Amino acid sequence: MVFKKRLDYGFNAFNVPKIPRAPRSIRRRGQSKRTVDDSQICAFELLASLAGKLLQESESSASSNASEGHDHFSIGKDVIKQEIQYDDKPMKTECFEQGSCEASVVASESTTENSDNLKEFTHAENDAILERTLIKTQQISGDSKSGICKGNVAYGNFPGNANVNGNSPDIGELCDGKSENGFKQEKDTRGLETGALHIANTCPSKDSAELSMAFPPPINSDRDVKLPSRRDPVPNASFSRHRNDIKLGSRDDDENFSRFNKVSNRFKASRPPTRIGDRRIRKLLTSKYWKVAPKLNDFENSRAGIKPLYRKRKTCYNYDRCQYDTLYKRRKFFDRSSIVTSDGGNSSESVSNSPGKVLNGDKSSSAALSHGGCGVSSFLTGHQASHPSNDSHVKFSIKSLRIPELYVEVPETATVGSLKRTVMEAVAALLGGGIRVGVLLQGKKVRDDSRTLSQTGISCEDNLDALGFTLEPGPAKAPPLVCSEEPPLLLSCDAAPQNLTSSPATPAVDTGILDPSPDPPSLTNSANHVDSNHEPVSSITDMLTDQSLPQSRALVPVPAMNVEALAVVPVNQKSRKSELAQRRTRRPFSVSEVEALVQAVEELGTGRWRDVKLRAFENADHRTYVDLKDKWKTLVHTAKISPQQRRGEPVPQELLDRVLAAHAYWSQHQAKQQGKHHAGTLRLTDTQADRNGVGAAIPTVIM
DNA sequence: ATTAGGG
DNA sequence: CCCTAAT
Repeated sequence: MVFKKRLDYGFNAFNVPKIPRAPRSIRRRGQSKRTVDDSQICAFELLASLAGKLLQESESSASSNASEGHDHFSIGKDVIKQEIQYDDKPMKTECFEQGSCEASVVASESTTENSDNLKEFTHAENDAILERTLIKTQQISGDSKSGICKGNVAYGNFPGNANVNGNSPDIGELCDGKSENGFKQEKDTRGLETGALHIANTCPSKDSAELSMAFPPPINSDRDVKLPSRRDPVPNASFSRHRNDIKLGSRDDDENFSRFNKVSNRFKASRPPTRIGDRRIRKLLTSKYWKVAPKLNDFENSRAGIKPLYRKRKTCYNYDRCQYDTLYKRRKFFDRSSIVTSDGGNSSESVSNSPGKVLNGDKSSSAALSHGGCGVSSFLTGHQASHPSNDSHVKFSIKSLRIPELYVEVPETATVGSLKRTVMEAVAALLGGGIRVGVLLQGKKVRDDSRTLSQTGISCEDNLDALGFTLEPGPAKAPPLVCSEEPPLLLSCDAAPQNLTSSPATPAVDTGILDPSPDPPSLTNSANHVDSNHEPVSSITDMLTDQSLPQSRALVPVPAMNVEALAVVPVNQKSRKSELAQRRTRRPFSVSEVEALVQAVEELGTGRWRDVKLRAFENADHRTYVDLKDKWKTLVHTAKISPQQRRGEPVPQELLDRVLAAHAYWSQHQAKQQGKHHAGTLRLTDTQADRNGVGAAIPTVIM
């Protein structure tokens, strides 16, 4: 469901016209940007869900080759069911933000994309589709992707699939059964006669069957041709409500072709640097041209965690799951066995208040997947609940899990459609081997499954940020861990560790940089302390490999295939080291720094951060003018709120008063009196001062 | 490279 | 703090 909707957006992305930006002052956060983001996310998530589906299917096949038949059928059912249920309840709640979800869903369903990518995604439930997809990819890619194919074919177990029971998929049957059931049910539920019917006819059953049959062996070349043909059926027109779908429909293969080239170029360009300029790459990937890539990127990076405090505290949006907040662009690099990257490592993204229902244990994971629950890997949703005094259960949400990075390379001549499939394959390959969930605490892998959370040290004290989950290749298991008991994670956790920053919250990251010393008094001299920023890019070589590797055929598929033309490879190997780009370590401003900042701003005014930086933080290499600006921003905010609401190292009220005064002053004098403030410029008047009770803050500017 | 804002 | 857009 959810993802269907997203899907729309995702594809839509291609269409989204770039909207000229209005002047900053005017522009609202929503518009263009948001659109794009959403789309990216959506697509991404879609992929994820697909993968999940695939996985399920795979699992079944893998587990028992002997069995035949109905499994898929059943699977399909289950999936659908879940979906439905999902719809009934939470859905509404969650989605209202974007308009009716239902509408969107319907739309997606009814719409047939020429290449049926859309359909594929839309009905991720249809495992058959997945197969089809894979196959197609092969064909398209031209290069014998048989390797890939196989890889994909390999099924594995996915942790959370309660619904799925191992069975071998009879492909043909599978398809039919699925499509029928799936669609029908949906139809009933939502009353999409049209859409459903249409789809049913148009799609999967036949093709999928064929495809699936072909599966093992290379593939039938005709498929490609087929793709285009599908376009006709697109009934878009009829459904006015589907805003995105239509666009989607038209998009795909050909239209994008040209674009694709562009994209690919870019992509390629970025590639070499991949290991190096994380940032750069990110940018490239994010570029408008490359819609798909970004998603991928997001996926990989699904910044598992750490958007920590800030986010946590921010209220969660109800639609949260459906939203972009999911979209953390962070470049994370993983190894086949996921690595614990420093800071980002943690994924317990945040505790959200989201209305969401709380899914428990394995159930949740499976559910999430089947729903396509928004997330890359799987998002377990829940929310921090009040801590029952006794048991101290904690409900928290995992917005994302870290997963191995996937590397994708596609020839420029490939079509977007093939690209999509390629990505799909990559994901499938990853999941196909079966994945496990790893638990990270403070960046370290927790292996002892028998220990309790408290024993392990997972508690409030540790701060949620220290808790993370990863997806790792290997025998699936462990998902349940998610909701086990745990001391209540209090919101307070957020605030708590100021000092902890330096502490091992994120080991990897912190490594090199401890600069606990709150601060040297003299800002100017700060050089002394802060020093080395070298982010501990320490080789986080595989910490993971250890366990599951043996069996994990997780990556198996990859190695098999030719990396050349169309290859999706879970990146790992050498390059990782440099790739670990992480968020800068957090370095709370010390009082002295704040003071210096205030002082500088009083003199220079806001809007001249460069100068401020030079004046007061020249030696503090880790403080960029942006940081200063941000700090000022927060200071102003802090000064406005009640002391009780403030967190972290308390800033002397006196300073805050000055902040307010200066802020007010410079706000008025918007006229940028450049350098010099006329004599005594900064005469902060009483106004604010008294308000704060403190004696008039009289920050006169000294010049 | 800076600035300004939103996330 | 990060990310982006606009300068």
